[in-house]
Amino acid sequence: MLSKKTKYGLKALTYLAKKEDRNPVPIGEIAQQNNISQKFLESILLMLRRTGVLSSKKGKGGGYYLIKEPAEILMTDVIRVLEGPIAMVPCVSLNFYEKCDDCPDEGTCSVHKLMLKVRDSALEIYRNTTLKDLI
Amino acid sequence: MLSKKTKYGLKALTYLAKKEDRNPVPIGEIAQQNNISQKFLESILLMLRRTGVLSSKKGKGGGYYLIKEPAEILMTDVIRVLEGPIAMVPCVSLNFYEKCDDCPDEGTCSVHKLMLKVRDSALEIYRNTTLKDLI
DNA sequence: TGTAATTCCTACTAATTAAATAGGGTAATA
DNA sequence: TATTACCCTATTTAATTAGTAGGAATTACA
Repeated sequence: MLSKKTKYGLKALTYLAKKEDRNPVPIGEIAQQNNISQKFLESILLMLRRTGVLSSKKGKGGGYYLIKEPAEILMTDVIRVLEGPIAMVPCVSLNFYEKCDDCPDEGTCSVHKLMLKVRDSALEIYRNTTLKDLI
Repeated sequence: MLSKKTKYGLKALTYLAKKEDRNPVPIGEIAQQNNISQKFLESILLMLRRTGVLSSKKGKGGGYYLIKEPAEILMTDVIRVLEGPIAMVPCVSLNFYEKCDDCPDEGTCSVHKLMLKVRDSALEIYRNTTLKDLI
């Protein structure tokens, strides 16, 4: 299941991308327009800022705004920071690899084999989808 | 993340498929050979039996055995019964559809759009992978 | 007919995670 | 001076996952 964190994050990004200008948008507005708990959204936007797709401006008239063109914001980056690994098992993860402790040999493991395929197909999508494609 | 239930289920099926004969194999053997808690595996095999890929025989000399050729056991069926929906959000699920309560319009929802693609690609894999392919 | 081996079934528990909620304060800016 | 982002901690609630416990029912075989 996709976490609400990721879901809300994507919605917020899309909301910003749809705006014509790139002026700061206060969290309150984004939250209200997308039915998201404001406090929860706060922490999500903070994560997105740290990955470099968003920036923020403090004080009156402040808020969050995109610092990249929507066409340059890849889903791989967004998903990885909000949802975590794209792979469904750590033993096929590119960025979060971990060996299974119950599995003697990855080479002959059926789960490994299947999940590798699934990861590749998901990766193919995320790599070739930008925020612009979702508007 | 893939649940252990699915992981263990796949391993058990593979273990059975690898055997030359189709004689009943006791849970204990499957559990031991694959580092799975026997009691836990018990409930997993029961689910797989209900979907029609396995059958069982009680009593001494009993156990579980495949009743379909590995080449005819589709991952779609296995995954759906063990893991649940293939889609990452209910609003793009074929078999477990549910409307999002926070989302006014699926047609314009970015999350919907993205997750539809991801579901399709996963489905493509699961539909074209049989147990035989994993051996 | 008895016994050991096995599946079958129900219920319980423990640990973890998700999704908030609450509340405080600091810093920047129009 | 009011507004707003930023940052931190703690708590709660609900759900899910993974596993445990115990026993009933069935069967092969001596």
